[in-house]
Amino acid sequence: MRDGSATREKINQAALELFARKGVAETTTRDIAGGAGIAEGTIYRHYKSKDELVRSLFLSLYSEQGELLAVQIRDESGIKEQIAVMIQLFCRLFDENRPLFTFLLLTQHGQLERVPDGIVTPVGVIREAITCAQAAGQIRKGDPDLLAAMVLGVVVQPAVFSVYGRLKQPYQDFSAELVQAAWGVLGLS
Amino acid sequence: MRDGSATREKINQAALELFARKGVAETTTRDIAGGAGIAEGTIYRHYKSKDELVRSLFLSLYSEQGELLAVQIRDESGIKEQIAVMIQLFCRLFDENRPLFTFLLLTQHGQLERVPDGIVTPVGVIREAITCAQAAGQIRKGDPDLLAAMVLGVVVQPAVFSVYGRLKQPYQDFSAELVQAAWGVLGLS
DNA sequence: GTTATAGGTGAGCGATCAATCACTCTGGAC
DNA sequence: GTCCAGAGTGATTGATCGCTCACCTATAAC
Repeated sequence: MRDGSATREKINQAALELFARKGVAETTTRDIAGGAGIAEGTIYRHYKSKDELVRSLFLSLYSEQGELLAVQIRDESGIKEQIAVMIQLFCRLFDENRPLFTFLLLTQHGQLERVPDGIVTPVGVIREAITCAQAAGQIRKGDPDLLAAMVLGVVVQPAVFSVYGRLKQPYQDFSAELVQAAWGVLGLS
Repeated sequence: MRDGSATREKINQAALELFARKGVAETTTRDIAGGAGIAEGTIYRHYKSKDELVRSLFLSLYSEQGELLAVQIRDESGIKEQIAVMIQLFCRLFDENRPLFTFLLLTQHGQLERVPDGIVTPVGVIREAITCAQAAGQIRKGDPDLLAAMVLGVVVQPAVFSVYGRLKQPYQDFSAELVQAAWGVLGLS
């Protein structure tokens, strides 16, 4: 039997690029098929519906990012280093694969509410690191969900503005300042 | 002549509520007409197209929020107080009109790139306050666009998570912590 | 009273799009 | 050599949706 996984990957790549550039609603299944160089019907050999394609893409990419972060900070013990490492990784990945993050940013609304339990998410990883640091007395008390959301916000909102051309310098130039600000959120110098 | 502004307002309200709840693409002009209690054709007496309705709604609400912030901080001289006042105002408004902010959050992608010059935006107001504070030597140097984006992120990302039920406490409970974190971003104690 | 104008109506049109399905092709199993 | 199943195809379809337009109504100007 021929292996269909290469075709599935072509669909994913084309969909990601188109979703990021035109938006999900504005991208038709014909567009995706055209971009992937396959027939429209083939999409439905791999996904039940367009909606399932979107959700599957979101979940796999979202959890993939979470796992990358988790692996990266595993060997760091201090929260300061963990934050710094995560932000540097994010900056690098954002620069290397802009469509991926644009897609995640613009589909988080509508997908965020149906993230199943047991998935490693970027916020979840940050939250865990913060909880550990609190237990070790490294940072002040406070709702870890809120602290994680704020740290994420410091990193993500500039990325959004960067995507829509409202920052003059490239995003990765700001790496050091983002780390500094994230520390500030947690009350670290 | 009869005045159509009341009808226009009904359209705006119904559209806002539906857009926030179902998303823009998933809301049909039929839905909007039904929600507003008017005929579908009436929408087109007030807006050239659905797209124009979305853009007009976004721009008027976005600049309205910007102007509210601008007025509120006009009499505050220190950046610490300005940040605190802005965040407290945001918390209150967010609580009072959740659909408004949900709508702004989920339409910023796709609308942000076509905000005309000369509009007072929330980021713009924060940016101005930061620039003044830098000139007065109250906070450290750094790209004011980046600093403003980070401050906004600290406030907005928790709001997103709040909307999608990923925070356990009501958003406005976090007002004090948000202020603290925003100060931290700017290097204030 | 006549005319003009703006606001409101809703059946219907044209276009679009997600999804289907009958069919073909390919390559291993036997 | 035959059979089978998974992979791929693309014309077709049914439904939906944005938008129009011929028509109606209410008010204002004269």
